[in-house]
Amino acid sequence: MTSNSNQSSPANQAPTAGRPRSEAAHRAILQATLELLVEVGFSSLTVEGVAQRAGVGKATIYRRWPSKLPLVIEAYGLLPQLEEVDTGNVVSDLAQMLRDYLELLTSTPLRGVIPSIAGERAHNPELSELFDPIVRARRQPLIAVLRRSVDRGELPAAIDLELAADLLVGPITTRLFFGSKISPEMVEPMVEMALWGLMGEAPSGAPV
Amino acid sequence: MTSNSNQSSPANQAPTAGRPRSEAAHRAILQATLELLVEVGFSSLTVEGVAQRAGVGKATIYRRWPSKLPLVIEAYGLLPQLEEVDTGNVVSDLAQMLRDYLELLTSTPLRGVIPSIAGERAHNPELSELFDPIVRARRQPLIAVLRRSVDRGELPAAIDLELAADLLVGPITTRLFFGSKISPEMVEPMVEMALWGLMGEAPSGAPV
Amino acid sequence: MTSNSNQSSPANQAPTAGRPRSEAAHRAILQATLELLVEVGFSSLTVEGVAQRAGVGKATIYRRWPSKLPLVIEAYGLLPQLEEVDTGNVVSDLAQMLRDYLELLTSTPLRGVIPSIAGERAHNPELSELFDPIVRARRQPLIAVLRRSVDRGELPAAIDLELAADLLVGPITTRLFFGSKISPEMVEPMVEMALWGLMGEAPSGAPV
Amino acid sequence: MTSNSNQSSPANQAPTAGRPRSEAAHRAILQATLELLVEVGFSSLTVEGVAQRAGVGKATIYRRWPSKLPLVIEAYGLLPQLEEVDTGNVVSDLAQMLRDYLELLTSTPLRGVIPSIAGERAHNPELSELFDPIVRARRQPLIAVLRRSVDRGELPAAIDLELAADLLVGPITTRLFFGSKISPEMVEPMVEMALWGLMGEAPSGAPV
DNA sequence: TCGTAAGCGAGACGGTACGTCGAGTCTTGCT
DNA sequence: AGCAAGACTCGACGTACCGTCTCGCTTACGA
Repeated sequence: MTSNSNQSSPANQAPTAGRPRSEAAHRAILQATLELLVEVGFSSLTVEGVAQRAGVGKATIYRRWPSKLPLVIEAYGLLPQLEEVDTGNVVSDLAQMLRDYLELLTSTPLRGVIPSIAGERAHNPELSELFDPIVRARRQPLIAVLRRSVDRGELPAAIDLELAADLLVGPITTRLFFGSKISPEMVEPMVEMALWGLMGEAPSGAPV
Repeated sequence: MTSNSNQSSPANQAPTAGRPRSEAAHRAILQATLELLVEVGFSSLTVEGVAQRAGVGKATIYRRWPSKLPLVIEAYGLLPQLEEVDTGNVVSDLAQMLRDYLELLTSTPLRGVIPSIAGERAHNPELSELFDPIVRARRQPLIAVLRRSVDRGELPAAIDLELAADLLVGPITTRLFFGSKISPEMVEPMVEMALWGLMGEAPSGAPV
Repeated sequence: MTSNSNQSSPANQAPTAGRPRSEAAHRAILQATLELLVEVGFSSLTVEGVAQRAGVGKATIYRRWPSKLPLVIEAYGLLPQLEEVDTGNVVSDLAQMLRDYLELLTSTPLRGVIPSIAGERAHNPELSELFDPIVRARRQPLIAVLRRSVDRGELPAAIDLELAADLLVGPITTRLFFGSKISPEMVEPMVEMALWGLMGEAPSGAPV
Repeated sequence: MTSNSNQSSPANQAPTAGRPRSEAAHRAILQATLELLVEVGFSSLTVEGVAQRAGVGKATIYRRWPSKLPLVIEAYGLLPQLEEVDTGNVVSDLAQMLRDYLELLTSTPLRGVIPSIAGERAHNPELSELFDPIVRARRQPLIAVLRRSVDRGELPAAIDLELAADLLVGPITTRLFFGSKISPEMVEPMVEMALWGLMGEAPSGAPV
């Protein structure tokens, strides 16, 4: 489902003349990129280092990606997605998924990579075009679970699913990025609160 | 109240021998840093550029800050804080404050600076020690408003104020950093939802 | 005939992989070095300036020479040599050659470069290994003329040719470096005196 | 007898107001300069290093000498002079003096300092004015010996004493600076040859 | 005796060059 | 064509000194 139409994909291009691009090199580059992200972090990642680790010439990298950012984004896109969980209870489904997400981020330097990319995104529209679809794709499982819950009648039909996803993910992400304490046990109460908020009646009527 | 005990502060040190550090240079450097953050963004910010813009030698910068990150963080700390609003209604208070926050971030490249710093923070514990207190300080006005609201009985006394702040700020921040649509009009409904969630009774009982 | 086995030579190395070093850059660097030596002198010569003048990156210079001194020495080695003169009369041959040498040195800042290198030589054995062969090579024509003169029977066979060369060159060099008056017309009398000294019989017997 | 009228002299100036310059500092600076010349050589000598070694502020140095060169020259001028020797025999007098000179230079990095200064001299007329008198003064003892020898009738009255001194000193200096072998035993034969050359009759008549 | 003028050690100042590193491009010979 | 290798230009890095400029202090002289 990830976009295959950019220049970095080795497959299904025009029936090119000459030697075809090496898929092995392609994979080695992405693999090396992920390893180095884990080892040295985004801002210390160098294309030179990736080339060396992958046993590849720098030109072979630049032939596929125009700079290190799209490379990192593509590598990021290869990481495991959230897996949809269906226990019949929306709260525990979402909680389980978000705990997995939290686990993935805290156990790797992705915690640092994602905000770094976000930082660049703000100055670089082309980057947004690469990065944003991946971000959106990554939340699809969450949205699917919410939609299913709406279909079951657990949640009101009127809710904005995108907004709901942000309500769930936002506080966790924020805590992760800015160093507040966040642990798996905190996820379920946060899910409950978010859902409670989503179910609230016209708020001007009630809580205030 | 922000920490003044680090090496970059020109004040209240021992009555040192030698020519004292120039406060004018200090200010010029921070000013130039902010300007360049706005103009070129964090990752294109160079110490050389800051020195040139500030009319200062590079050594004068390195004498105060060991690298560009602490410099950027200190400059970031100088930006205007959220101003506490008190209209008597917690929803509109919070909404107003968060709209101001949103406005500040969307109108400047701080949108990019903050996640960039967050990205570095993850690899650099010393950086955390500089950055985290600033982040914490910046949310104090929000927490103060929430506390006041608890005192007034608008919100239950049992709520975790820090968590509440994240519930309010997290979704907005996330949207900002990852490119989802976010506009001032969306703030108030989000505040209402967050507060509704905070007021929810034992959620396992109700919403699911 | 000058040594080509050091790292700076672009030629006759192993059939290395990768892009070969640019001979054009090599020449441009040496050319720029000579020009700047003439214009600003040795101690004001900067690698940065050479790079700029040669239209070359600094790394391209440092890839070939570890510092400015070996570079200057190699550039110095490219300057025109003394040309052997053969008029049949050893005095006028030597006088002509030394006048040429004098002319070369007084008309360029080599007058300053040579003692500067000599000054560094004293602290730096590796430098000696680069510099001394060039100095030795440069006096070969002089020695050849002296040897020819010995062969002709003009000079006694027992004389030490190296010492003879120093007797001829030393006084001129010294005057040049330390600012005493020295003009082309003074060369021939000095040659005559030196040769007269070389022909002297056991000196303890006569002049004292 | 050396000039005392330059700015570096702490004595006999106008009846100045204010605190007089410290002679102790003056001496400490020159002493530190000589030590560092011996330890690190001319081109690695820094004013900063001299100030530190002398326990003196940089300004105290710059108040006396406009740059490191005049400082080095003045320090050089403090070194022991050739001492006139009078054994009654001009050859052994000169040989002894030159052996002493050789000893002084080979046992210290002055071997490097002198050509370094000479190298700068070529680009810097003001430097010449400081340096040349010292060079001239240093050869006076040699010239005095030669003059005495002329008075005694050992040498012809017509000889140019300055030239004679160069004939004696030049070859030794040259060998020292350019790395040829030179040892104390070689001095006496060189003196003999030089004197023999000086006594030679019209050379075009004899040696050729 | 006291002020004032200059010197003092210390160290920050704006600069310039250092030698290194990485970016992104180009050029070998080989596949 | 693509490939690994490695040179290329460019420009920033962080350091070291340059020569100048405050600091807060002596230290002498002349009023």
